[in-house]
Amino acid sequence: MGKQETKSLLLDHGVRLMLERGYNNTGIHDLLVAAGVPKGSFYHHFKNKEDFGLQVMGQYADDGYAEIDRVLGDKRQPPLVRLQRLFEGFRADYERRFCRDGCLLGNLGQEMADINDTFRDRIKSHFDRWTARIALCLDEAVVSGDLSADADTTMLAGTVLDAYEGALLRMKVVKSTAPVQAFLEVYFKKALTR
Amino acid sequence: MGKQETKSLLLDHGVRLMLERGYNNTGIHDLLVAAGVPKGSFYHHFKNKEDFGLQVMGQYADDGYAEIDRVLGDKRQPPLVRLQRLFEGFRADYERRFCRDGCLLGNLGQEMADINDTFRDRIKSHFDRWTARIALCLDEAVVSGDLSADADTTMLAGTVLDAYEGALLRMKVVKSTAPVQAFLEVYFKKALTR
DNA sequence: AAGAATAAACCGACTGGTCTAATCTCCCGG
DNA sequence: CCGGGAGATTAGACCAGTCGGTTTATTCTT
Repeated sequence: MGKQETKSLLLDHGVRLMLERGYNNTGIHDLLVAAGVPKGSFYHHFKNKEDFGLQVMGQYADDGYAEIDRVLGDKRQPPLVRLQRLFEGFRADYERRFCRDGCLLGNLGQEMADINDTFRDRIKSHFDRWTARIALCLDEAVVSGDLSADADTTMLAGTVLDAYEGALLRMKVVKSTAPVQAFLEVYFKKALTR
Repeated sequence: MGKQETKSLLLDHGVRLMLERGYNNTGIHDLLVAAGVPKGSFYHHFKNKEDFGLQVMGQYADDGYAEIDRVLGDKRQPPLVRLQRLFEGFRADYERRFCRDGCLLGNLGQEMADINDTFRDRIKSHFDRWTARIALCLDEAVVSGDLSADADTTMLAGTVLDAYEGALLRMKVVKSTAPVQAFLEVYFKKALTR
């Protein structure tokens, strides 16, 4: 096993397991069995479970940001169309994965915000990065005239992400992406218009 | 201790603890210490932890429905005003409680939907009851002309609750009710208009 | 007297975390 | 071109604490 392979193997399985079961309900033993890695390696690469959880979250957040940036950066489309396609892409992903898991940041926010300030601060930062990127896209929509000039794009970007996260929650419960579809309807035909 | 006092004592503390820590992370021992009840009583009143969790959820959902019905049933106000006041009331509650906990149904939905079908089905039912009551209020708004006649009130009611749940998630993370405020802005000035 | 309710010791399974030893990797002087 | 040493990495037995749950005995209530 190469130098950093074991660590990224653990992180990848960590993302998967923590998406399925959350932080507290993901045992280190299960993770090690899934990744085929002995316990000594885990505590060599990570200080403790919390350190591991934070790094798992960091990797997920970075990947998410990259995807957001990729779709919203496609200047061939009008800004609001890009934004809509971003969420439509996510919806298609969840459809393929049988409406499981939801968003790791949302899940861990729900689970950890009240009981672990380190997690809370970190989740807040990641969400802030995501919303800031969305707000940038909404700013473009203001410039292009698709949104009115006095639109509070920062506030709007926050509610877009929040409404999406809420839709993901219901998606998990009803085992259908219809709630995400409904979110798209309401936002792109009503809330995000002049 | 009277006949049913112990049971409702356990349920009340159960709501509080499960709001704070979720289902899996709430130990029966902690619950018993908090309620000052010995373990024998617990397993006398409840079949097992899952049975207890489902009853805790049921009590929370019933209380929630009662509050929704109380506020939305106040016919002295226009329907959309009632709906807005409902969420403003919730926001004020959370403000008082330092933005902790969020909604038990949302929390347990996030935590349990993918790993326990009994919980999932039950949560779905409770959410359905809540949205149905909200949809009824939106129907009144259609009749009164505040919403257009072709509005899909069932779909809309779902997104209202989802967006609210998403706002609660962010509220926990940023420790401010600003996300709930933003949700109110977007919905009652934009999404829920003709 | 009888059933409801309380009381707590006890159980096996599992948790995150520690510890020591073995092994691997790679740079260094000869 | 080689051999050896040092640090990185792997390996897994082990530990104390906690988990949900069971059991048996006792005490209320009527």
